[in-house]
Amino acid sequence: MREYYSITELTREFDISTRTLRFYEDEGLIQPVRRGRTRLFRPSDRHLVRQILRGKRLGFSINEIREIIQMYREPPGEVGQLKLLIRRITEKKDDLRQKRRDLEETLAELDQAEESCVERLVELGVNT
Amino acid sequence: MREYYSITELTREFDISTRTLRFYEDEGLIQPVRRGRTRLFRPSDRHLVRQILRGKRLGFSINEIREIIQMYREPPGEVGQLKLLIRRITEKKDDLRQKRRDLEETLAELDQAEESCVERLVELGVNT
DNA sequence: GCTTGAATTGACTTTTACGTAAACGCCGTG
DNA sequence: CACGGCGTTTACGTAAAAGTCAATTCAAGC
Repeated sequence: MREYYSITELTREFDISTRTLRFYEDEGLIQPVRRGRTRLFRPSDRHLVRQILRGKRLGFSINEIREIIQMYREPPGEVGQLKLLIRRITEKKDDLRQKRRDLEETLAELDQAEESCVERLVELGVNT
Repeated sequence: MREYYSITELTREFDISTRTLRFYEDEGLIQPVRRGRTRLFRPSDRHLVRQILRGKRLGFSINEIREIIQMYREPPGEVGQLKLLIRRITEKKDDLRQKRRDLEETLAELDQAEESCVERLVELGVNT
């Protein structure tokens, strides 16, 4: 496991810009350490970036991603906070399950559309 | 099956604003018919709205949603166009499958986070 | 010591997806 | 007929998520 990654290494690995990484830092999503002024990204930062991009692909906003990331952190010590966190996690899970339903439905409709196309091709006598 | 829905009926049903529906019309996603100047939404428009909102929940942009919607239409008559459409559909499906992987991973991590919370509660001697 | 290339910061710009406000049309009711 | 309610258009505004540009800084290599 590498100790540090440079900002350009991560931009290449994830195909994002330096501006994006700095933006995520400004937003408090990642906190790379500094050597002088240059940012050093640890494996944990790298993993966070991975999670952020995953969240983005799923259509979550930066704020929602921030919330999700906080859920992965060490659970709090106080009972009330713990219960609150569990409620939040449950909500996010429900959210994701809704997305999963949406996804399956969309996939099914696309399958149908594809099949119509193939049928149409067969009608036209095209060797598939 | 109702013949027409008014704009406010749809805003209530889908919990969106009239502005949003007009915006979708401006963007060419729906084409409600008119009686005078008032819009009349047919069941097909209503179904499109449903698909649009599903797409939004999955994080697709308006442009992407427009593309997807066009895929549901009658397949074109020309072979080249048909093959192109099939390629596009395949791409979207790949896209959705990526989202599904993202979704499952995020769900798994949330499950883990939840479990940590529950464990912590047990440590604190809380009766779950 | 000078150049070169990678990083940094800060300011300004852009795109998307609507929100909001103004100003008006149409129609049924008391 | 005045009104309230629903609908319309036009125009401007805005928040989020970066992109872009300019001015600097810094370290490395020759």
